[in-house]
Formats: sequence, C-alpha cells, structure tokens
Amino acid sequence: MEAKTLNRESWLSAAFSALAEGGVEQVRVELLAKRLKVTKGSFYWHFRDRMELVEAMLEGWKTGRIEAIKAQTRLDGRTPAEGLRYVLSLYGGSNNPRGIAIELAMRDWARRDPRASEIVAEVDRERLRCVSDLFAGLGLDPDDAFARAYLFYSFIFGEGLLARSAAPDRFEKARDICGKVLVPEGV
Amino acid sequence: MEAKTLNRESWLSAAFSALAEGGVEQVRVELLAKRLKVTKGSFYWHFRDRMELVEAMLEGWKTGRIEAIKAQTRLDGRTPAEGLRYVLSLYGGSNNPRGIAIELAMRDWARRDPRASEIVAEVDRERLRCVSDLFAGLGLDPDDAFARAYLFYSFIFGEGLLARSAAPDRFEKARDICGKVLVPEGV
DNA sequence: GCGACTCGATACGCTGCCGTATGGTCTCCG
DNA sequence: CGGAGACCATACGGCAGCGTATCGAGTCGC
Repeated sequence: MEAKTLNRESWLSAAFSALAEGGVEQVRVELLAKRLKVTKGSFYWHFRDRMELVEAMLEGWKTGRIEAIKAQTRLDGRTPAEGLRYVLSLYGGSNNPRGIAIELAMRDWARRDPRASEIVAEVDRERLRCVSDLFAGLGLDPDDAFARAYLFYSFIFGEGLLARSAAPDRFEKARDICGKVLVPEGV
Repeated sequence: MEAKTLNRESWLSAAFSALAEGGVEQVRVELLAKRLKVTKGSFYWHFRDRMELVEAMLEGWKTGRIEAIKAQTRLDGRTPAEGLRYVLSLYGGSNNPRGIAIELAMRDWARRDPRASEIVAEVDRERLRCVSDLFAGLGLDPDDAFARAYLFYSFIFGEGLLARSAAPDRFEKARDICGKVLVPEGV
C-alpha cells in the first residue's frame, strides 16, 4: 500500500475515488496528481492520455462488478430468499457508501457517454440475470422473476438517489418493510 | 416564444435543457450563449454571474416540482389507487424523457452540492408526504404507507438509472408487473 | 427628435486543464 | 562502477471557460 513508486493501479484507485466524489468530470489528471502528491509527469508515464485511464476504469469496473455479482448470488447452502436479502444488504442504506457513489456516478456518466452506457448495460444485464435466477428459485415464473429483479435493482439504485432528510430511523423502518415487499416470504 | 429580445426565462430554459443533456457541468454561460445564438454579453446583463443563474434554477425547480406533485396527487373523484397509477405513469418508461433527465441530473448535482442537496431534500419530503397520503388512503397504517411511498419513488428514479438493453417489450412487461406490486389492488 | 434606458457585441485578462518535451534521480544488473 | 531503464519534475504551448469593460444599436417617453 505504501509503495514508494506509483503504478497504474495507484492512478486507477485515485481515479475511482475522484469519480465517486465528483463524477467523471472530476477525474482529471492534474487533480489526481495533486491527490497522489506527484506531478502529471508520472501520469503520462503510466498512461498514454486521459482517454486511456478512463477506458481502463470502464473495463476494470465491468469485470469487477460481473465477478462480484456472480459470487454474491452463488448460494452455497443459502436459500434463494436469503441470497436476495444478502444482495440487498450489500448496497443497503449506509453500508458501502463508496460503492453506491461509484455506481451512481457510473450511471450518470452512462447517460451521456455511449461507451460508458454500453458497459453499464452489460453489467446490468448480468445482474438482472443473476437476481432473476434467484427469484425463479422462489418459484416465480420467468416473467415475474424478471420483473421482480427489475424492481429489485431499480429500488437499490433509486434509494441512493432519494434524499434522506433527517429522521433516519423512519427511513430505517421503511427500508425493512421494503425488504419484505421486495423479497416475498411465502410465494 | 419568438420574442426578438431575450429575458431571464430564455436563459433559464436553455439552462435546464443543458442540465438535462449534460448535467450541471454543461450549464456554462458561453455554451448557453451559443445555443441561444447570442454572446455572453447578453447573459451578464440578465444575471450577475453564473452562480445567480444556478440559484435561479434551483429555486424555480423547487417551486415547480412542489406545485406539480400537489396537483398530481389531488384526486378529484379518482380513487387513491388510480391516483398512484397516474403518478407512476407520469414518470414511467419513455414518457417525459426530459423530466426524467432533469430529475436525474438534479440528483447527481445534489450529490456534490449542499445547496442542491437541500433543494432536492425539500422536494422529496413533499413528494413522499403526498404519495404517502395516497397509500394511507388505501388503508395502510402510517409506517407501511411511508415505506410504500419510499419504495414507489425509489423505483421511479431507479428505473431511469437502469440500463435498458434491447428487448424493450421485456421491460414493458416487467414495468406492468412492477406497477401491480407497487400499488396493490386489494389491501 | 432627443436623451435615457435596454439589450447585446467585441475584446481583454485570468485560471484550470490537457498534452509534450526534456531533463533529473534513483535502482538494478553485469 | 558504469550504463540502462523506470519513474518523476519542470517548463512550455494551447484551449476553453469565467468575468469585466467598453462600445453600439435599437426603443420608448416626453
């Protein structure tokens, strides 16, 4: 972690932090350099230009997220319902704020950049497939299972968008009830 | 609409278009000037600086959205369930893409700007209150009604975030099923 | 018809960012 | 110990955006 010399990963890590905090617009080489306490001379050693960094971010995020969802939905002994509740807890509430921030920034990015849009689409397709399978494991037919997965992920991402104004316990209680609605007990 | 001289509203309108298309970062005075086919000399006549434009956008959006939600949830003869389905249809699918785009851009903005965050929080509070009342009209107790409203809005905004990759009919069907889950028929 | 006011054009300086060019300082290896 | 290569600093040109200053062209009251 405290290597005396930077590498591609160092820059990528800083880039994702900047992305989480300020969106794509904030991943600028001179800002990252300042954050890493070096000059951009270093950056242009490891990357050809900003475009290459950005492309590496997209590719890295894609493979990482696809691996993650596959691992998270591989139920080793768990029931499908437990698996769903587990996935829900991963992005839930105030756990994993960095993950949510990256997720939202990625999607805002995808709204204007076709390349990012393509990547997010691939990841979402995989996620919907995995979660849809879990719902199917609850006994739902394919259409219902897909719809449930669609609702499931819309809720997860939408929740990060909704302004949480004071009264945190009120929202906590709401989240619990939403969980029960999203992954039904007895189907 | 075709006034030969611009005013504050002209700039605000252009600013919201830019916001919808490219986020806050894209509401820049010189870009807006180009879009309006004038120079920024005009802008600095109507506004003190960029900050004033941005502030006007926040205030305008806030009052507009609060008025809108109040009007949309005022059920004149409609049943609460009909009212909920109506609100859902307003932001649903591919209706009102501009509205959704502004909504998402606003929220992405709110993630980094405290001022925007405050505005969005006020609007969301009002929306949750209105929709929560509709759910209460279905016979739900306050906690359940609020949770349903929370789920309702998370879905609406989250849906705009989810990448819709091909197979549009598949998503159409999913949306219908989601609608039935979100606003229950017989409670 | 004339001054005052409205609205916009032109031109300038400043800052932040990208990308390049070139030189400096380590480390490792033979 | 000496050269090669990895890694970074420094310095530069170029562009885009903000904000200011100043001037020009219409328009309205009187």
